Amino acid sequence: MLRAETPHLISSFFFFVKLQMRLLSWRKAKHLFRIKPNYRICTYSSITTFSAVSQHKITDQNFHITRKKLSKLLHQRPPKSQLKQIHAQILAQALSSTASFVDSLIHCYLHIKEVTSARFLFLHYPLPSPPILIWNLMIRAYCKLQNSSESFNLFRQLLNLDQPIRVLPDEYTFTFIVTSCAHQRSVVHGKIVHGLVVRNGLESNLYVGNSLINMFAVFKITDDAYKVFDRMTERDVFSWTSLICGYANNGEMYQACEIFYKMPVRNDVSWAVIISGFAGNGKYMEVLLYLSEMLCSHEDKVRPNEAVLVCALSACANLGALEQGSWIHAYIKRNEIHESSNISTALIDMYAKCGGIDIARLIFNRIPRPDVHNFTGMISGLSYHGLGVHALTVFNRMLDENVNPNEVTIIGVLNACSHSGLVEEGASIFYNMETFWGLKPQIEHYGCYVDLLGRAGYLERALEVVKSMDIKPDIVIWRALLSACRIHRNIFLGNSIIDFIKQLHSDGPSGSEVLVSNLYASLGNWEKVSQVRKAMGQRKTQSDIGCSWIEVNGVVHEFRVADKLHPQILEVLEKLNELWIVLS
DNA sequence: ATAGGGTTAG
Repeated sequence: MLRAETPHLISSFFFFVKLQMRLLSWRKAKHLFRIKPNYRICTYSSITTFSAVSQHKITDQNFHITRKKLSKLLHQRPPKSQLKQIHAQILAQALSSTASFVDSLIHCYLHIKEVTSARFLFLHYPLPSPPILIWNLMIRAYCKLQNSSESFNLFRQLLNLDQPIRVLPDEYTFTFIVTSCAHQRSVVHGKIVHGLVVRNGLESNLYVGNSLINMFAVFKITDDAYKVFDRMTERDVFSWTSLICGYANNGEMYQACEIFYKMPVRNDVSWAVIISGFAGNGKYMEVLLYLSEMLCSHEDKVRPNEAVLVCALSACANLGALEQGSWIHAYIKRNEIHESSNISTALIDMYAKCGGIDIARLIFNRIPRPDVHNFTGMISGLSYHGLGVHALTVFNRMLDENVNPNEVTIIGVLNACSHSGLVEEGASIFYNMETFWGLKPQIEHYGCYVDLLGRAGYLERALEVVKSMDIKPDIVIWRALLSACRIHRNIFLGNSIIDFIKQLHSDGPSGSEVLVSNLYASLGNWEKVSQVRKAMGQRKTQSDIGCSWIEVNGVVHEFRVADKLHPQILEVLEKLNELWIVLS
């Protein structure tokens, strides 16, 4: 190790390296750097030092910085380039065996999210075991990565430390590890950790308790979440909100509301949780109801945040509530709320689903650099409106701008092709999605592709695709195939598909009977229709009756299959006939 | 010589 007492020697050495660099090759300079006698630092550190010195031109004048100055600099959480220089200084002054400097370095590396560098320092910690604080910092870093189970490994290592260097986990450790269980959705780990928490008497700790409630909320184990909540001596807005989230995730909206009104203080996240709970459970009217209650609430001084607005817009999209949707849009503009990517995507989706495709395009065109979600929203919106060519144009623009499509984008594009008869375009996208964008076709993509082929009349080709699938076909696929047979009046293929379905599912997937009966009906085979319908009635597998609705001038109009209840049904049917004549 | 680290929605 270099000695700290010999700074002049080090600085002249570094100067020499720099000179070598200028005169000779980088490799030679590096070599020189490594073979310097007394300099016994591992390769990694020497390269770090070397690159710090060569890239950031630490001059001879400021080369030696006092310990005090170094620790002060580290305290300020410096940016990457500066941190590398400080790290170089610490190595050069042989301070890397001083625990407090390593601690600060780990802190700083984690601050700039360089987990590997922090992990390296952690592995070569100067003491037999780092203190619990440093363990906690590392565990938290992996916990934040969400997709890594490395925090479990660290926690296991911590528990396995032998007696003389034993470090005990504290409330911070458990907070992070419980959160990791929630992120990893590992119920098994969660239950074990919960046991450890109880054994360490930390269940009633505010932070540990809150993370436990959150974990059980993610697992949808509302009983356990409530038990933890009930046993806590101190509760805050997180405890209440996480509990509500558990009930909402589990579809228990009644209990969620009860707790919501009981909680002493509600913040914007509490409102977001209850509102997104309604949205997730398909209760769109309640979403709008709670939004208006939130806006009127004088008790809680809260404004709807991005999550609330996105949920409300999605509710409007699902209800076809154009008026309420535009009101929310106006609210966003009036309050100068930042039109984030999520908000603009939600607006595009809402306007597209409520029939305002032109406004959707206007919003899309105003986005300076649209991201995947913006593009996907626009493409799907155009596809519902049968504007397949426009959707493909937007898709091509997306590719030109080097924005990579995701699975949902491809579904939108395939639907667009399907509704516009663009068979070859759709086929080439479907067959290349894995090679071009690394997206493995999912059952939804097969559904779209089969629908595309079927609608265009390539019935045999569609059936071949279904037979070649490595995923088990679902009801959506069969529906696409059967409705294609119906459109193209192909009774022969329809029958063979029905046979095929019967082979795969002994009782037939629920809902497929409706399609079978529709197929027979369209071919005038009423005897078969009544047979199928009778079988359906006997097995009581009658599926929910299809229902659609749209809002016109603030009134919601609802329609069901074979509707006779709507007050203007005669006018509606007349218009429908008119359209049929125009189309055929 | 000592401090330093924390949980919620989409």
